[in-house]
Amino acid sequence: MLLWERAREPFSGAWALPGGYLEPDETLEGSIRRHLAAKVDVRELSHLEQLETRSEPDRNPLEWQLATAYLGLVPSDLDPALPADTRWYPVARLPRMAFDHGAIALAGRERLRAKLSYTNAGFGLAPEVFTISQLRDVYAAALGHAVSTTNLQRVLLRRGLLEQTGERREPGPAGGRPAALFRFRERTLAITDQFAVLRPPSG
Amino acid sequence: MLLWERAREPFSGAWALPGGYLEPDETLEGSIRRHLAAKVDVRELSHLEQLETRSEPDRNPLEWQLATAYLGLVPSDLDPALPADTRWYPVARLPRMAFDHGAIALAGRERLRAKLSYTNAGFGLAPEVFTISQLRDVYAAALGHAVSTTNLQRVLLRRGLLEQTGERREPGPAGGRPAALFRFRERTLAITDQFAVLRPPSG
DNA sequence: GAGGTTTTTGCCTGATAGTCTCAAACCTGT
DNA sequence: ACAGGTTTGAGACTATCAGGCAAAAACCTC
Repeated sequence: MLLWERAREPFSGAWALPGGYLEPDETLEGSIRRHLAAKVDVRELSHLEQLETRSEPDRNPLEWQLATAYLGLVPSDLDPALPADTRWYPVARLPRMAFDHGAIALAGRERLRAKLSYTNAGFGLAPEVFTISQLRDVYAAALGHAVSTTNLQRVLLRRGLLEQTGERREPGPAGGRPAALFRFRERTLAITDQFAVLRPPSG
Repeated sequence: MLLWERAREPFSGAWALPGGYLEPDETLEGSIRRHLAAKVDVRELSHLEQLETRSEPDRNPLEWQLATAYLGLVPSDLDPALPADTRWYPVARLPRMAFDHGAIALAGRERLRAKLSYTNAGFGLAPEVFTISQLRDVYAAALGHAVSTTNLQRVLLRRGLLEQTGERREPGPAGGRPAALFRFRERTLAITDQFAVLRPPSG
């Protein structure tokens, strides 16, 4: 998770989610993209979706302020130029955060965790092409628990989310079978879980 | 879905979602509850959750306006006193609506449809006690397709969402076996689908 | 060529949703 | 009392899917 360290009160020195004020006649999504591009040079989000709007009067001690949070994904191989007060945190070990950003961060982590299971959200985190093992590591980092390579491949292939590029990756120094390279077939979010309960009768 | 007919421009005469302006230092959720109580005498929502915040500059032709939509549920046997310009619409046949309320209504319907499958959201729509057949009708209305009584009962019972009251309902004029009465064990939203994919390995 | 490493495939198990059928429990009319 | 109709409830069966295990495949170094 990309966080930056606040330099001004309130919560000076605490870590906060990147963002900023909404300009007149600006879309919330446009505002998020503008602030990300300006502050941390993140220009290419592979996915962006709205999370929640928070309105508790005491969420900012200085003034009444509403905030709409978004969940944005970037590929794991993207490494944008970051200013000194900005850094990546693993989602499993987030620092104490300013305002209610801790709660927002948890909500975002949970949303991502859920969508990795029933959508093709993985395309937002994976590089353009990847091996199943690489993809397993990305999923494991986002989910916070170990992921079975076998199971991951079988689930994603059966759902038709992946396609082989035909290429193979060179094996590492320790040898091993060269891994086939895959890519996500679609790069926009789609629900893929066939197993919704209480679905309409077949007849 | 509870809609009211606008009397003022813009969209005078069109149907709109109930709501209104946010007061200073007011919570979004508090504002929703206040407007519902004042306008349409709906005081007891069995469930209320935030849907989405819309910010398109042209969503209101008169002024730049943000709107945060909520999804609220009331039991199917609740029949609040409604003013003349307000009425219930079946979610399968919604009228053309003011602003972007049509899109919001679709999002709410879809959210409810999904949550009926993987949560206990049914408690928000069902009466306090009910027969499985009654519950099936409520689910069918919300989902927009037929629902199998057998399957509904088995799924909800296996998940431990329902408990029997011990009472039975008197059979109707046509006879028939008297139905057992059930209630939802919990009346707060909880995720109940045991079937999340890519779950942690058992070992 | 032997032994080690990584990837890929196949087989098996368990859990769950959906369908179908029949039994249970009530009614009315003869 | 009993036959026939109606609604509810329970069991058996099937299909699908996720997860675990193990063997095969394809590379490496020594």
